[in-house]
Amino acid sequence: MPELPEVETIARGLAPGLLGREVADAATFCPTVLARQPDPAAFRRMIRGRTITATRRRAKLLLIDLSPRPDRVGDEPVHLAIHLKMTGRLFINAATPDPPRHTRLTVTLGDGQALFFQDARRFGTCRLLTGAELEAWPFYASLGPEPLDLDDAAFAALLEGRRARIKALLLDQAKIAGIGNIYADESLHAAGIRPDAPADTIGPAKRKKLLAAIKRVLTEAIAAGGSTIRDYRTAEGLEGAFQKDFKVYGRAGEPCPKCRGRLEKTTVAGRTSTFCPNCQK
DNA sequence: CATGCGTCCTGCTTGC
DNA sequence: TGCAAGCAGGACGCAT
Repeated sequence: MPELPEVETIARGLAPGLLGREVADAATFCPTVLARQPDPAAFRRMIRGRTITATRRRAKLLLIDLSPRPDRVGDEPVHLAIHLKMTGRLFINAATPDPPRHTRLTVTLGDGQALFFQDARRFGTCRLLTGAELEAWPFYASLGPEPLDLDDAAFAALLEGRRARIKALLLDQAKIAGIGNIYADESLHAAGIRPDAPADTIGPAKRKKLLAAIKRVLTEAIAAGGSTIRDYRTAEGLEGAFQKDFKVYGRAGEPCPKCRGRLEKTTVAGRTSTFCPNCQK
């Protein structure tokens, strides 16, 4: 379940193996991995011969920027936008015609290596888009601000007049982009706010505390290389370490690390939510 | 308009 | 021990 810190870690980890490399070829092994993109043959034609110029992240979306094709006058740069959803993994390894289980896409590089996209659950998607197409993609266009760039005034405006439960709002990518179930639960616990609290009932002090908690949790998780529950690995194939620092996620029934009260499990916005009824009000 | 819930998909975990 | 049901969850489509 790669969220912002995991995707950021992967984007950084891919850079050394991808930047400046030319794309020799691409192959798909799953009919749905390209979403509503052109057919696999068109995808190959569109990506071959380009040079990778950047690996970056927007919300939970991994973006690989590619140069124009040098043999085509006036060709535009494109972006490979990869959403890992729950079980997607990206790594670089020696190119092979017979890739490992659950490989959905390979992008072969000029140096004999290849980018592998593995996704057991097949929820993940890859799109190859021009700049204009990326901006026009409704999901991309609707993404809210990056939490690490958010200031208190903008966060206040986000919560103002909203009766939605705070956790539903934190998970809504159009309101604030990049937070998923893990970091929503961890941030709300750190700020002492119940996940089912209506957003507009949170006062200024708690609101500031929540934004600071979100930034701190995300920053610490990036520093730890993300959180590995089951599937997530860094681009180097390593597990993250932040799961060791979870205070509430996946710990229902255990004592709260703050007050020793019993952590409880409930459902908010259709997702399992763990919180401490004693120190989250 | 805003919110909520079922759907997609597969593998691991739980319970009988 | 074995098998089926349950659960996980990001984004989306549809319902309320």
